[in-house]
Amino acid sequence: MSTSTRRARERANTRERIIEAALHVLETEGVAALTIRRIATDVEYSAPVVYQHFANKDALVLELVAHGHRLMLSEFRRAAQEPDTDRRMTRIASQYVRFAGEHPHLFQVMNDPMVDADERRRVAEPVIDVLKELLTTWSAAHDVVLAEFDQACEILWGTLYGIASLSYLGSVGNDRARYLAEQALRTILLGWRTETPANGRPASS
Amino acid sequence: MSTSTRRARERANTRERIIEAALHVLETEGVAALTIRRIATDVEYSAPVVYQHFANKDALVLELVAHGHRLMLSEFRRAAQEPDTDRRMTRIASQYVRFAGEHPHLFQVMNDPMVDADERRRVAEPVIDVLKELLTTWSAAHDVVLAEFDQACEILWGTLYGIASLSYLGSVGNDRARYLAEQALRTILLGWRTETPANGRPASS
DNA sequence: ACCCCTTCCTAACGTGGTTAGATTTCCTAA
DNA sequence: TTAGGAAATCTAACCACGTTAGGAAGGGGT
Repeated sequence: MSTSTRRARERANTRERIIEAALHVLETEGVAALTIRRIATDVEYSAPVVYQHFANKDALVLELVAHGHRLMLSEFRRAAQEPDTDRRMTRIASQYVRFAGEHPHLFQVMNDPMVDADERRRVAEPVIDVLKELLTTWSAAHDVVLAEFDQACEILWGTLYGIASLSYLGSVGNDRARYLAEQALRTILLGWRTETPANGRPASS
Repeated sequence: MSTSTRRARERANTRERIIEAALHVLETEGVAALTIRRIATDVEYSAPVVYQHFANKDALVLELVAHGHRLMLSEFRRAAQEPDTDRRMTRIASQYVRFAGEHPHLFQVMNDPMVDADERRRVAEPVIDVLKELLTTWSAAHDVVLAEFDQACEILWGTLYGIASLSYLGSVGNDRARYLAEQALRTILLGWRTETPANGRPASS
């Protein structure tokens, strides 16, 4: 009996090693170097072995995308410890852009249109949930009632992604992009506060 | 003498046909179908002929990217005819996202990290210039002095790109993304106006 | 000792970008 | 009119990729 569990353990282990090798290649050499044969070589196996652990390359890449989102999530949680509600929001913005700068190739596959849209949305969900949570506490702290909460989240998320992309697409440096993201977030939040003069209905026309 | 000019004309003509064929394949079947052999077949040539007109595939794709930006530019100019300065800004936002929705594959290559960053910036410049122009007239119309004009533009550009990406990455539908872009723009512009109470210094701390 | 299942490898297929070399086409100049 | 040569074009091939087929090897259970 124990042999089968050991084999399962070994299987899981090599699977993990494949993911780690793939991640290492991706982060250090970019998406162009991320080939099945290269990964197989790095884990000292032949190429077909990879297909015993992943249905195809996309499945493996999806694993990297999921890893990337877990990593981003953990950094978000760290940034979310900031007590001040306003600074907390800008720190999230800054952190998001920093992530894109520190893990450009990972960020690239995390937002690659080639990976299945549903899967991408699924693995990104926890990260977005943090953003939702933060926005909730922020709006509560400022007595702001967002008429369309989900819409506000999507705007925030899209804005962060866009400005981070400015950096990783080479339009601006990462430091500047981080600053831009903070400013953009500040401006948007300011807008939402002033849209709510005293009552709870933001201007929507 | 006229034969050489005719040959040059024919050369330019097939070059143009190649670009058109490539564009057609890209728009109708997506980036995965955009192969040299496929394009060559469509223009009724063999594959190597393409290399007499373009150094490599990237050079051809860059031409498509340039075309895409020219197309976007023309649509921007049309949207910029709106007389009302505020509505003009939101229309640009809406138009940008609509473009991404109507030309998803073109939009994709226009923002593909694989194409050279400098070239991409270069061909995108005229479009951004329109945005700059519009923002200039907007701020003049509202007596708003942006302390960091370029920064404001980059924020706008990044925001639009991010929200358009929300659509073409499949997070939200295009109609909704268009609405989000309008709202985001409105909010940001509102923020910039309220950041400038009467004097010309926006809050920067 | 035999068998079978899992694991692994080599070899191959099809498709992609790209290049070399031969072949055809067509102008030019004797 | 024809011989020479340059331009244009094709076929065949190269290499790398994702992926699959088929067989060898190894160890566990009967």
